Amino acid sequence: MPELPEVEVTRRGIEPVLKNRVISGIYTSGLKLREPYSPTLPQFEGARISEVSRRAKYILLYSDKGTLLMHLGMTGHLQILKTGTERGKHDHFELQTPEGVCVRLNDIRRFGLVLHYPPGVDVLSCEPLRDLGPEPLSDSFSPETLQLSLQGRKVAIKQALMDAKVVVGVGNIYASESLFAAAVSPLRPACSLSLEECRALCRAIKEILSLSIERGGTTIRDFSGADGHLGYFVNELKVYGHEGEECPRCHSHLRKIVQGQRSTYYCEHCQH
DNA sequence: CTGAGCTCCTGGGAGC
DNA sequence: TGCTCCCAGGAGCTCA
Repeated sequence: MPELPEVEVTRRGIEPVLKNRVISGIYTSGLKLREPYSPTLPQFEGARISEVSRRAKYILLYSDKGTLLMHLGMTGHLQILKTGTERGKHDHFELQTPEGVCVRLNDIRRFGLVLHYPPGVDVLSCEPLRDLGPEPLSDSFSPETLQLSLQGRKVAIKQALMDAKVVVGVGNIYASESLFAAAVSPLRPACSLSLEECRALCRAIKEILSLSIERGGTTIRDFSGADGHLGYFVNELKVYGHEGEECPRCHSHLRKIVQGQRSTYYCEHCQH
């Protein structure tokens, strides 16, 4: 469930306890996540983590014993705990360090993912990272590149924004929020957006994601930052979850519709 | 290639 | 109280 801000907040949370530390133990619950754990995962034991990184919604741990890729799926979150803290039903994966600390993955729906890549493998050119679009907060995501990637696409802009080939890290919540901020209707065919509208949308995405990271991520139900603190961005959501309430901009009523089996919230009156 | 629909999985809440 | 149904923030797959 976590979107990019939640993942980035999590990355920042675990970085201090993992960077330049050694992995002294690995635990898995035995239940498979979205895919089975890599057969080479045990090789990661003894690894010294050199970098705690992120690409899209994937957290990457680089080390001398290869790279570990983690995805939180829809309900996953990482916690920093004292090693030996009693595990609950949905605690499925854990990395332990000699300092007596562990980073634990709790994932109710098990849509998460943990993969290991042996040393020498360039993770960024492997599945599932290989074909990802630009990072929303980087310069490679601009009004021009956005418009280019929407060219010829008749699908609704809301669904296009959630396509990782267009831009990564924009999930269901931030798709609605950024379209509202840009005053663009979620129903518009993606290819119909003008450069001016792409400019507004691009700016909205960057602003909203940055602000959300600053505030510690959004909390709907499942997310809490790696240090256990809840995110505060939920208070900043203008339209998501506000069906029937007053539009903060034009005071008309906000609507909820379904696009591609996912809820979209918007204002019919001021998003065109 | 695009887009629509389905799938993995569990739990919470609504409604009867 | 207990049942059934619907819904949930991701993302990869198949099929037309």
